[in-house]
Amino acid sequence: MIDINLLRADPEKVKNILKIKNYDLDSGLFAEIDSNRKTLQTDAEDLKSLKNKLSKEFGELKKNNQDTSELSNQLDEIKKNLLEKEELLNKTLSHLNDFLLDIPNIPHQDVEPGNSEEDNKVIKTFGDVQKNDSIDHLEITSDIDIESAVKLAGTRFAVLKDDIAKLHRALISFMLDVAEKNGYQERYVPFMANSRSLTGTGQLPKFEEDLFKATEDLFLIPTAEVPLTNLYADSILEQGNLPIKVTSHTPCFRSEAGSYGKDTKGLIRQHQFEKVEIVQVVHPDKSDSALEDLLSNAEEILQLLELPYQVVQLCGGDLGFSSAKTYDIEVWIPSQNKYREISSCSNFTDFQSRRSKIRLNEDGNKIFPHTLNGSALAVGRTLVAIIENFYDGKNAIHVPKTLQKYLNKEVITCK
RNA sequence: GGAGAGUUGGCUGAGUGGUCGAAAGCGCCUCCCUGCUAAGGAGGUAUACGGGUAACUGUAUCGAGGGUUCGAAUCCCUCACUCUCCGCCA
Repeated sequence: MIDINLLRADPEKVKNILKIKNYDLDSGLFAEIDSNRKTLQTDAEDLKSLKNKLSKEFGELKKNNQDTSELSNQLDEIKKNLLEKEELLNKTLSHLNDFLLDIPNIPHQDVEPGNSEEDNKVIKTFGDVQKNDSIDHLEITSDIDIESAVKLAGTRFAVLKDDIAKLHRALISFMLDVAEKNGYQERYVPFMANSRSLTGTGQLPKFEEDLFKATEDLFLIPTAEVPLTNLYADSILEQGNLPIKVTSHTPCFRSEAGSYGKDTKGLIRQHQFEKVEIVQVVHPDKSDSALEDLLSNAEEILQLLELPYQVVQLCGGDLGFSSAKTYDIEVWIPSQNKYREISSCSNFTDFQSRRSKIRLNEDGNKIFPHTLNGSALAVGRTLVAIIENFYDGKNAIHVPKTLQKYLNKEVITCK
């Protein structure tokens, strides 16, 4: 949620900034709704005020056994008017709210224009990539069993077996350990969330079709960002408690609506995948440096795993709805001969804290802290990267050194 | 799933139709007295939103939503959550 006062003060400026995100703000409509709201609200409150006053007088008259019929008529009239006003006001307020919930976050000043991922800027590369005709992870090992998963649930699921399942589990432990070493406190959280939480972090109301809905008002989480960030919803944090740094490993569920035909083969794009997420809540002055910190925390995992990657900064057009600034980390996938996203690290500034009502007590003033999060990392894609980057071309996958102690193995033999 | 009890400000806790945004106590803040502490005295102390340059002012909020009423923390309905017991279950 962007600051409504900013919109009131300088709508044209906001409109211009949001163009970089390809969002066309209807500033005229906003002015109209807001001015309607103002008139209706003052009118309604004046009527209520009058009603309260007259009701008191009514009580006095009753107490003294005096005639109340005149007042009674007057009050009837006021109530009728009030009912009409309130109905209009509620409509206007919900219209205004819908309007505000639809507006994306304002991009950070560092964000450059651009339309799509083609325009993202590579700001760093790490490691050497192998450019040969590698076979993909499904061909390397038969321990990724898609057929069984189709039987159980359908496409975009997988069953992992034996050493591959263990490698998958080892990665989760390893990632959590790195996060803990970097100061993140581990949390175990619900894998379902209500609409209140999902609205807070920005998935709802606009992106409901991307989610799996379980029952009325309960959705499977698309990322641990939702529970971790909403841990602090509706609360007032003390300065001494910042920065908050928390982490959690959760499965993530995504409907992948609209991605038919994309990445249909293998583990790259699944309805269910594991991820270790890191989240920070920081003072507004600190979020720029916190994003760099968070990014380096995610990068560290790839470095320890000796996986080649690049970091890109997203251009305005590719930036997510809630984000002010995002770095994607892309890992080298030999079979595709390109880098693929394995982590997304974002600064949401005060966008989520406004929606979730996360506040910070700064010397008695309640301000909105900044929230950030990043994947560290997406486990399924890390698994793919390891299988493909460390495949010896024959029948073995070399386990990266740091992982060996988690797996008690140096080599995984392909079946 | 069944039965019962409960949900009031930072906390404890009173309040069954108007004088209640809410007693009292604790905590916290300011001042006074004392001054080594401790004790004592006076006052203040919720949040959100709106209007106003401001002083100030209006509205809403006693778990949530609806209803009855001129008027609801208080009466009625629905729901959520917490606790106890029973059932079921990992």
